[in-house]
Amino acid sequence: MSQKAARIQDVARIAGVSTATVSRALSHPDKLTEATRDAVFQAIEETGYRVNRAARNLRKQRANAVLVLVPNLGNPFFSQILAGISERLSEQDVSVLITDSTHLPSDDKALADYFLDGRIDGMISLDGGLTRQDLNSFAGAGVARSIVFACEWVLGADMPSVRSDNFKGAQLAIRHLHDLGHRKIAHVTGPVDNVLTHARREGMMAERQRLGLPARPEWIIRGDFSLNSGQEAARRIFAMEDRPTAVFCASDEVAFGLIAGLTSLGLRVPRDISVIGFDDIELAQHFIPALSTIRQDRPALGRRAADMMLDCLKNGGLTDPAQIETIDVSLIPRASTAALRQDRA
Amino acid sequence: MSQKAARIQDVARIAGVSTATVSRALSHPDKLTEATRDAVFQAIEETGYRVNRAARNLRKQRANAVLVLVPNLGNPFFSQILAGISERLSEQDVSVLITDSTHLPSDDKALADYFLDGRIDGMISLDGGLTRQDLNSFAGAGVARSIVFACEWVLGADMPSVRSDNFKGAQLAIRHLHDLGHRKIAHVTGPVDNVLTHARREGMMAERQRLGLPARPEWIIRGDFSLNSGQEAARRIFAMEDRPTAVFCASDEVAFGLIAGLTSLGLRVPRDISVIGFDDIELAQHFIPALSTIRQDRPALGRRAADMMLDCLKNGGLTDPAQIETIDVSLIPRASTAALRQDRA
DNA sequence: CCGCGATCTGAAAACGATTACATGGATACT
DNA sequence: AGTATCCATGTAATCGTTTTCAGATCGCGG
Repeated sequence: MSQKAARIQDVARIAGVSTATVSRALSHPDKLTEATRDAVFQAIEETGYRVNRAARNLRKQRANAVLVLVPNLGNPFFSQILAGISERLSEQDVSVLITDSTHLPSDDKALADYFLDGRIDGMISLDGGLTRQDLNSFAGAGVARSIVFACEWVLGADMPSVRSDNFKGAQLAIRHLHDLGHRKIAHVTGPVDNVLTHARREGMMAERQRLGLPARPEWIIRGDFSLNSGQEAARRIFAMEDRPTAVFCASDEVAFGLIAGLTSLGLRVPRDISVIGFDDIELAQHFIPALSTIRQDRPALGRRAADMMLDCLKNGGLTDPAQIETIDVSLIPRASTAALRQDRA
Repeated sequence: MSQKAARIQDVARIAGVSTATVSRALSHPDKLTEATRDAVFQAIEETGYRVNRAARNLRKQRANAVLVLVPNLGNPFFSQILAGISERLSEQDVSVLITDSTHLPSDDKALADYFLDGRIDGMISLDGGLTRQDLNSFAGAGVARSIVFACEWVLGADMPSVRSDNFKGAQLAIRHLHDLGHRKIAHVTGPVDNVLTHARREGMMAERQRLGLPARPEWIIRGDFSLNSGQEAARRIFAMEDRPTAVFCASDEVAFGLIAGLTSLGLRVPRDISVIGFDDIELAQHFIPALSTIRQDRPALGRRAADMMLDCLKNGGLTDPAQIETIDVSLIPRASTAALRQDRA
């Protein structure tokens, strides 16, 4: 198989037409006579011709590729969103590039370069931690209108995004605990500067206020979405004088860590403390106890972001630069939350 | 910013040299006088010039990109390998494309097309489920020498791969259980046609035989690496007359499912049954009980595969087409395995 | 039988880089 | 001094498409 790949010229020669016609057969089949079209397709079949992407990209000044920026590829949470994105984009024959922002050289140009050197025509960012400076460098490159955020977003930047209804999710969680009789409810947050942390805390606050629940500053415990921060929170809670009877965690992983921590300290979930998470990762239903949580439909989120990006590619830029799509969330009550025991009220 | 991006010509004009010189300044800086080199770099700075990838790819007949084929992007297991791959390749300025083989059109040409249309120069497959037909289509495209398998591999195909030492891992697991006094040891396998399933079972069999452990056919339970299959296995084991005292699971997820299942049936782990997994995914240490398991260094595996691919790109094909690299594994004893209680021996 | 749209097709100019080859100047050697 | 050598640079062909523009063909009415 040292034979060179067939070029459009070869196809043209065999089909007895010009290269222009072959090109048209591929991109505007309706503009050709049936006879010529057939001849071309047969020649393509015969030669095993595939259009050369580099040549097409060069000529059309477009890569037909999208970059997905993931904060941490090693974190399973993102893979499901990625799966949704990949599914949609592959369908439309758009290539999916990925890069992990943790290993990105701190030189912020690296990202804009993907655009500038023509490797991609759009970016979907799962990373809301992009700095103002990063965004400026995109604006400078004239590509700010080709970026969509998924899951996370950047505060104050007018950029389109798809996100779960974090506010509502937090409300649902609090309401659920309230319905079970809990009044003293703690919250383990995500990282302080994260937009999701913020949105979920706001939702919690709003619902707490609406229901007239007591609030103590120490019941808001700073975490970072990780298992470890859940363990740490367990120690903090255990040591409290006025111990909460239920905890709303900003992520399922935190909830797992929290439950593990509480258990090893001798408290039992949900008997002594109810715990509810956020995300509904696959393991939630298999954990012991099965974790009550707020489900985010991550593949749908990814698909929706991909759709937005496809629109963007078609129109050469976002139609509505500040579009925000919200994906609904739902409460999944399981075994980690239970009615408050009377003697502890 | 409607100004057109600078081309190599613009740089050349400003620096007062030819385009050839600019190109050389970028790819063979040592071949130029310091003076001209400086002039060129200054002009590049001034114009914000970035080389156009499509043009370069077209001319050089190479994409500087690698496709990573993932069996199921939604499965967190793969994301860590992907992270390792991405880290290494990004370092070397090689683009990483991904695709999910589950959503791939059954038409096997789709994959070979990535090569044929020049989008990629190599592929790293995490999917050992590629059929002989798929592989033939690669051979037909003349790109069989540009494929590296990571984690999984294809039996009987002479293709390079990086894999964990699955055989040894299984041995370690059995030995660990044996050391704790267990003799009646069951195994929940992966999917029947999976190479990992096979390798791990062989390792288990070998060690079992070496130690002279009893074997009963019903103690080999077919699973599929999933949580659900673990739950199912729990039911099977619970119903056995001659119940094993320890179970080696082909994956951590299976182990989680198994433990959840056993627990809900009233058996306690490790008191009644010891359970050991395989993988050491992040959650293993936070599960209750913390899961004893065999650790695979997945990022290292990914990095190693990436290195192999980089070699391949440099030399225009694999040096040793049947190279197999093995990544070491280790036993991580935790709380899910315990010494056999005397009364159950 | 001619002219006039309406269609279909072809010729050729891009797209923006890389690189084989040519050139010219400086250096070294006899 | 003359020539061989070498090095830095420039010239121009080339990679494989797409697309504009113009030419060819056809049908049809006058």
